[in-house]
Amino acid sequence: MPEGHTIHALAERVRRAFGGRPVAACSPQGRFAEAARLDGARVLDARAYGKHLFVDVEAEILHVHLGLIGSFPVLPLAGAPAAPPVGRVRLRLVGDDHVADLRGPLICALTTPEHRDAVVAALGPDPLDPNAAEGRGWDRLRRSRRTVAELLLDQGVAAGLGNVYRCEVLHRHRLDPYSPGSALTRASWEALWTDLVRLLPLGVAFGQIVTMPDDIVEAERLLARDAVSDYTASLTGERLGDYFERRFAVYQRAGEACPRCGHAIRADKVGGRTLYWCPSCQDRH
DNA sequence: TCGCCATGTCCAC
DNA sequence: TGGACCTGGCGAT
Repeated sequence: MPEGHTIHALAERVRRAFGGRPVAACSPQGRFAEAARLDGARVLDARAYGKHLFVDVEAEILHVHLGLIGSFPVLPLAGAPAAPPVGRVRLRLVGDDHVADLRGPLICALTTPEHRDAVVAALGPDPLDPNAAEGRGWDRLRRSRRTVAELLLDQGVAAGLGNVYRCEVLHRHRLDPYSPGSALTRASWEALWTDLVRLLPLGVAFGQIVTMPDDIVEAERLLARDAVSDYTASLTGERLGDYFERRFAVYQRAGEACPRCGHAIRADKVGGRTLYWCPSCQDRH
């Protein structure tokens, strides 16, 4: 599940569930002994940068990256004591009224302000950051002979993008995934960036990646009317039913018809990840 | 029940 | 560039 929208929503959830109050912390699985240093301390803040989550717990900084398979659902206790951890829980946080179980993370560590700054500094602009400097992404992209498909997964170009947004956004802009970054026009990059700034917040609000034109229109209509804040707040990060039917233009649709031109969608392995794209109508730079 | 795959990243060759 | 690592779900057996 975890592209940038997931982590930003998670940060918000952690702030709301635990912010300002002490938490009990432990590592049921036993692989994060430092959890003891968080136990009983107050959660001061939680922030997402791209796919990285940093939680300030008094003097400590907890650094979490979910990787490909990690999850960190934040669930209400609802009166009952926290159920015993099911599966391999690396870190459990228990507050007055919520419990959060971290499983399968790529990173779960205590860190220093200096290291956090270094991690953040290495990231490119984050479309979910209102102060993001998109020009930094462009500078990196335009100087590279690597393909646009590779570059969109480079967190130094745009922080928080993952494989779904990459495939979908390349298709939305009819971009040839195999053209080098250096061939992309400034106008193409700006249109791409503007689209990401539009799409990622929908992902945060609905807890799912929304890239189909009709769904985007409906999602924006609901957001403009502030009709989904309760829905957004109710999301826990657990697998639940989706607000919109889960569908994409190209992602995981190999062999099916491109919704724009009808040509069969292709799946290529690129750097270990599966690139889904339409070889017929994705021809621009 | 098994094996494969996944919205990620790093490291060794 | 291929494998390692982390976990869970699903389709094939």
